[in-house]
Amino acid sequence: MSQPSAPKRRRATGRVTLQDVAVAAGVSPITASRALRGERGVAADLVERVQVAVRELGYVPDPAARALASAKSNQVVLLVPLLSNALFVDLLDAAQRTLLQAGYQSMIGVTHYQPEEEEALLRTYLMNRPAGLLVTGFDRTDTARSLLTGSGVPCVHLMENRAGDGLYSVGFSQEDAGRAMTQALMDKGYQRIAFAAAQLDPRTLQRATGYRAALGDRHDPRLEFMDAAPSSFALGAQMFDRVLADAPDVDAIFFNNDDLAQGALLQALRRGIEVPAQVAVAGFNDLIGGEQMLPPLSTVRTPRGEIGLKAAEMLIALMRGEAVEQPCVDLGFELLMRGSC
Amino acid sequence: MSQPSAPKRRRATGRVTLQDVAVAAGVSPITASRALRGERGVAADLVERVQVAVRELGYVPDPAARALASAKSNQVVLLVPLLSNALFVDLLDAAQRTLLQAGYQSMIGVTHYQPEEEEALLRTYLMNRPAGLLVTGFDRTDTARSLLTGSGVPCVHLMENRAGDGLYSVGFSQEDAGRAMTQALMDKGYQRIAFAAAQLDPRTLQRATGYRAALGDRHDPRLEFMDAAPSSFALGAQMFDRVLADAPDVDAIFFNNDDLAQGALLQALRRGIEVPAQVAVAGFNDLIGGEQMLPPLSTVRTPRGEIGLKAAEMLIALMRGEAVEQPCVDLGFELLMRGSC
DNA sequence: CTGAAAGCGCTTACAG
DNA sequence: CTGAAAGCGCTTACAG
Repeated sequence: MSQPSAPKRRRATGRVTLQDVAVAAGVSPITASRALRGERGVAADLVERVQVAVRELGYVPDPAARALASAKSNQVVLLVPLLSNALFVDLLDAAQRTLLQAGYQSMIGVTHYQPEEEEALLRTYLMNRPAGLLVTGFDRTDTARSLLTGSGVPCVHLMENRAGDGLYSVGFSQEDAGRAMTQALMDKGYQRIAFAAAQLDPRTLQRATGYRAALGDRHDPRLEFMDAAPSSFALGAQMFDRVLADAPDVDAIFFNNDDLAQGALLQALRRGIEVPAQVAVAGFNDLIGGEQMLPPLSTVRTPRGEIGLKAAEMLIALMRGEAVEQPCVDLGFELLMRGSC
Repeated sequence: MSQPSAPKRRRATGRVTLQDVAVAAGVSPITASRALRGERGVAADLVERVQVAVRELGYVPDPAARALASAKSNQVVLLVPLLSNALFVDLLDAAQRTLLQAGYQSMIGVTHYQPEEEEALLRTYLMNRPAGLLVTGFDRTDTARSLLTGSGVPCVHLMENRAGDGLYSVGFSQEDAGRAMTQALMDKGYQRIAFAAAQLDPRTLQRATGYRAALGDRHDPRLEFMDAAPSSFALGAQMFDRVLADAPDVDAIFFNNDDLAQGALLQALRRGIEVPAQVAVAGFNDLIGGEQMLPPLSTVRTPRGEIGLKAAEMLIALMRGEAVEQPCVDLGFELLMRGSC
């Protein structure tokens, strides 16, 4: 015997919809929707009934329908230069975790330090009408900048700070960090301090500015070794050789990233050059492995995990329309003086 | 003087819609939709007119509307255990790039090697009705497995191979790789070969199986050092000490990952233990930095970039409903014998 | 090869 | 505090 009466009408897709939940709970779909989203102003007993219906029916909201109706998705776009720099992995991990807990999904985009690539990614991802945006630094194409502002999507900048109208950022002063390490080397008595950098992204150049500022009159442009190639162990080894060849009188080398410095340390070992006795070495970022080196690498610890967390929190507040009292958060840095200088 | 006749009706959002494009091109919305998606069976001149209209109006399709109407998004979910292992970064980079070129966006999820976390991510991301899925390996909760199959979303498995009904995978034999490196060590005359592993994820255990198989009768369980802690330089150094302390007669140590092996090499340097004269060291994965070590690290090169690329291509074919003749692609591996053994 | 109709599943105003 | 109506922007059958 078949069902005596027609069961309540099902959608063609067979999906359990908000409509079904509403019917089961004995309320209108709008009330069900409001109850579901935790909108206040719904009677407690109705909320209860809706929640029960959701559980019984195994209802799962459809993000696409939600996005279409509300013109807003639950996705957040995270744009970083590289995944192969552990720095950004730590940043992403913290941000993604925080966002997920607040109910946001993250779309990770990798720009490979190419402004054009960032612009293209922005264009692509903005189509989704993301709820929020996390981008690295402030250097981008004008088009990218106007895409950002024109979209009206809340946006927090990572790694650097910049005050300005409607600008939100969580980071630290790359310049101060560059200056502080250079100063620390000077305080230890090093006289001929080289700066060796790869990639030459905006933040690296800011560190270079800090290096110069610390040296002041004693700055010697011949001690700056800038290589636009990507940072790596192998390049660090090469640059170490280059510095010693071109400026045999250096007594310290400040590398703009730990992988370079670690590569240099290995090269010193290979060549039998004593660190820090013959030449001191310092790095930047406190990446994994630095304290395992021989000697342990002195470096600047950068708070990328904290940046990811704090930036995500700030963005969540913005997405919820809450007030953000501190739009420009400086999380500082820390000098880690170990054995290499 | 105002416009003589009512301009064509605009949506409240002010958004340029497919409707607008259709009007401008003088076709129906359906035809515009078909032209846009490159569906064949649309007259060439109409396609042309639609494309012109799209360009002139600056039309951007709405993924949410598309997803709602078609019950399918253009997003692909990529699930990996960790971002801090460079292996997976290479994998993701290749896959993401390939997918993007084909018009798919990727949602990266990190499971931290926790099956429960993978299950939760799957549940969350499946709500989006992704077009495809890329997951790591075959070990997951039963629920996760049925979520996968129940969703009906095309799925390709990464890193391992398994034949089976409707199973797609791109990887290599972890067991064979473990066996091959062990055999290579035996061929070089090493007698007491230890296996030192961290994380103890499924693929690591498969390598252990290969290690045992290669040794056969000569396998000594006391030479297996398994530590469930995450892999790192520091742990590699610790394990190196532990192996030498517990089994002073070992003449070779096969680490399940390069970071462990690199940490061990640094520890050997620190302790003045000669590699490979006193003890040989081998790693796995050929991560960055291995060839910079002293001595350069012997390891197994794993084709993760190729896996990411090939898996993405396979998934793209599946998502397009094309036939995939080879559902189980073994990309092999390569022994890299450098100075450490 | 092209189109009119209906619908995807939700939320936004607007009422009451 | 609750709801009926309309609409978000697209695509899927179904015709012709």
